[in-house]
Amino acid sequence: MKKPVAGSHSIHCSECSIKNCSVLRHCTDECLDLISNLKKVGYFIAGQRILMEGSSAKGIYFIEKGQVKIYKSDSRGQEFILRFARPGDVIGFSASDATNEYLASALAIIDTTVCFLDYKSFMELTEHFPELAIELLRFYRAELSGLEQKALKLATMSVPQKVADAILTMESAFGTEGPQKPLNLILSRQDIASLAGTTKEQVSKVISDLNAQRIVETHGKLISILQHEKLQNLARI
Amino acid sequence: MKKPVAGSHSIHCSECSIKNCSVLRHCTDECLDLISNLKKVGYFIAGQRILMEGSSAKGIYFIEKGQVKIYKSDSRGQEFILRFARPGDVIGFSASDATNEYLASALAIIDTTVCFLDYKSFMELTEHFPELAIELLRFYRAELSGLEQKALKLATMSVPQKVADAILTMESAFGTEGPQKPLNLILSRQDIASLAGTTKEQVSKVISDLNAQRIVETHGKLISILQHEKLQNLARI
DNA sequence: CGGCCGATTGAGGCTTATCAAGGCCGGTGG
DNA sequence: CCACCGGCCTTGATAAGCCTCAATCGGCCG
Repeated sequence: MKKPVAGSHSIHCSECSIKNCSVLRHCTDECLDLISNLKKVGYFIAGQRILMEGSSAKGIYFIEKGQVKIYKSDSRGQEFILRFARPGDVIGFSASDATNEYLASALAIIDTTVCFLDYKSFMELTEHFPELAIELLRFYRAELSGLEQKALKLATMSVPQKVADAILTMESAFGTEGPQKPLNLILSRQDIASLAGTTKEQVSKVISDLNAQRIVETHGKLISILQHEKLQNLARI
Repeated sequence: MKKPVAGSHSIHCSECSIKNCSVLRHCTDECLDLISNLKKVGYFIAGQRILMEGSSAKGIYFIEKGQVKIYKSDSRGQEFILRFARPGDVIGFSASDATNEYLASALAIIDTTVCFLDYKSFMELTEHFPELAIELLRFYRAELSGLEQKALKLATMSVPQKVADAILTMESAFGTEGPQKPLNLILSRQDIASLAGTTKEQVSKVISDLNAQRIVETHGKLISILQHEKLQNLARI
């Protein structure tokens, strides 16, 4: 992990914009104070890998700022995007009990700031603050539900449906500046394909088609959803 | 849920064969005692549904005996098997925070005995016994890892690979009586297809092929793995 | 013995991946 | 400032893979 760069500084957790996030929202001031002393801040530039499948798992990361994709790769290097992480999300918990290795990789899509907390510290904290464990449980449950839904979609949807769904996923992960405005997430066609579970050419064709129907509009890699409901209908299973 | 049938009786948890299961293994005697008083035993015959996607979530179930499939259905009734649950496993935790509805269905494959514990009781227990929450966290993490792997496979494997993988999944879930003996799990071709993410005809064709190569051997719905390593190689991604 | 349900097998057609060619930037260097 | 270059996107042709449909087979139960 990169060290904090010159000129930047680590703020106290109680000042942090993500202290109301899923996992930390019920933390007492005392708990936040402890975390604040234990955490290490890290900066990753766009394209840099934050953690890697198969490497030894050291702790968890809170995303403070930025955009992160979490993905797995098969032996041919083909990658598959499992989900995105945004400010307030936690990554680094998909580690195996047995081998203590990360089971997925994470990469910064844009410049990203994270707070790192090693497992040992975190586990000690949960002993004193059980609400942390409960919140983490909730977080896991949400991840699990999302992934179950995704598996169902992968198994039953056609390619156009999967692409439509991928665009909606991109929207719900990072949103837009307003209705019919471009998504706040810029991905290559290959990345959209890895998210949808198809190929970049198919993505291109489906998006061209959606464009012709004025359901979405593209300018280069920017995608705007013009007819939200129609897109949702396409992705309905 | 069915009431305990005449002649059967609810044993104390400390006598139960699954008290060393994933979630309960670190419970103190005191904790087990409390659970024992709160639990309700339920019996489900083969083919009976234990819980249903979309219905209101009331609590969790420990599988004491039997075989359970956990699945989701799309709007056309097409189902997709997410995983199996065996004695010692916990089901009923895939519930939404927002709507408090189960997000997947569970069905008894063979006659199955479960212990039911309502959420409220369970949550109160976790307050007094934080180790319960930690174990549950572990359990979730394992489920999540498994599902991530499954999603990757769905997205990248060919049909023959997915079928080979489905057979291996069946084996690791319920095992066999010994090498080259039939799997302890009997599914229809349609169910295997729902597990692999393909159609029953494709499953039939792939299994015929594996049979011809003497990698597996079938007698009706019984499947025996003759050449384990070859099967694993087929399913390698 | 007949009927029924699931498994098997084959044919056909559709969907999707692959391959290849061409176009559109954005960056670089003259 | 312009020309070139490389990467990514687009588009079309082709072929492979997969699903669907339909016919047949086989076992099980009444």
